[in-house]
Amino acid sequence: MPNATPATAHNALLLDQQLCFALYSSSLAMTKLYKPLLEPLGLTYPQYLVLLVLWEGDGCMVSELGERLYLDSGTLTPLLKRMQTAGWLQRQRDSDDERRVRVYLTEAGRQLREQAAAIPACVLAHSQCTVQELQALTQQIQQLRSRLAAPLPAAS
Amino acid sequence: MPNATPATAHNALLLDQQLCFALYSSSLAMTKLYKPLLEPLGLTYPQYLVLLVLWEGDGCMVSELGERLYLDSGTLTPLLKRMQTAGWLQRQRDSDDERRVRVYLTEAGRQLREQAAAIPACVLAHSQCTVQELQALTQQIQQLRSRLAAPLPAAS
DNA sequence: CCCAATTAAGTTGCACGCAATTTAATTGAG
DNA sequence: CTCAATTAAATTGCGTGCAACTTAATTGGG
Repeated sequence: MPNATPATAHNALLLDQQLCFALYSSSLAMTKLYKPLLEPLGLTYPQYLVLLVLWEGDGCMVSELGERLYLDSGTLTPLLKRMQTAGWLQRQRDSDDERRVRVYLTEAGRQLREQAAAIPACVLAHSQCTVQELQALTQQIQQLRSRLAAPLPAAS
Repeated sequence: MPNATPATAHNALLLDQQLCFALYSSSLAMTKLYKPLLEPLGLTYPQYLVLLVLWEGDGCMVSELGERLYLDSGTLTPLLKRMQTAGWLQRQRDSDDERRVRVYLTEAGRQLREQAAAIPACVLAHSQCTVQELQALTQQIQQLRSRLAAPLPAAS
C-alpha cells in the first residue's frame, strides 16, 4: 500500500483533477483505439493524420502540412520519407523555389481513402456518443487548443 | 496552392472534424505550454505526471504507477531511471517479493512540490476558463477515455 | 516437493515530437 | 550587383510510448 497523502495536499495537484492528464491519457487511448484499425492499412496514427490532410488536397508544402498538423519539419521529414518508401506519396522539390518540397499522393495513397472511410464509424461506436455530442466536445477541445497555443493576453 | 478537395469528399474524414485530432493536437499544445513551466524544475512532462502520483503517496510499485498513468514498464522503467539519476526518487526491490520495485520520493523530490504548486494557476489562466468549466471539460474527457479504453460492448 | 504457468520489471527496436543546428536557396538593403 | 539576413527542409540528439521479448521471482496443481 502506497504511503498516504499528507493532509497538506494541494488539491490542484491531484492527478485526476488535471485537465492536462485527461487530455494526455485520452489522446493515448485514442491512438491505441486507432492502432488495430490502421494496422491493416499499414499506417501509423500520425501517418493517418498526414493522409487526412492530403486527401483534402495534395501538393502542399511540408511547412503547410506542419501548420495544419501542428508539427515541425523535424517530425515530418522522416515521417514523410517513410510514407514515400511505403508508396503512399511522392516528395518533389518545387522548381519555382528549390527550398520548398511539395507532397503529392500516389494512386495507392489516394485509394487508401476508401479503406479508411469505415474508421470514423468505429470510433463513433466506441465513444458511445451521438454525432452531435462528439461535435460539441471536438469544438470545446479545439477552442482550448487555440487558447493554449496563444501567448497569455497582456494584463492591460 | 494545394490541389482542391474533390466533390466526392467524405465529410467524416475531414481533419478538423475529427475528435481524435482535436485531442491529439490539444495534448501536444498542453505539453508545449507546460514545457517552459517545467524547465526551471528540470522536469519533462511525463516526469511531472509521475511526481503528481508520487506526491499523492509514494512507495507504490512500477505497475501501480503504470495503471494510474496508463503507461507500461517499457516506458516507465527508463523514465524512472532518469528521475532517479536526477535525484527525485529511489527505486527499491520489495524484500517480500523480489519481482516488485517500489518507488520512493527523495527529500528533493518531495520539495519540488512547492515549486510545482504555482503551475495549475498558469494553465488555468491560459485556458481563459473558469475552474468550473475546466472541471466539466476534464470530466467529459475522462468519460471519453474510459469508453475508448473499454472493448466495444457486445451487440446483444 | 517439483516444475510448468504466471507475474513484475527490464530490454530491444522502432516511430514519433521537438529543440537546436545545419544546409541550401531566396530575398532585399545599400 | 552583392552579401548579409531570411526562409524551408533536413539533420542530430534525446525523451518518450509501445510491441515483442527476456529475465527473474513466485505460485500452484499434481
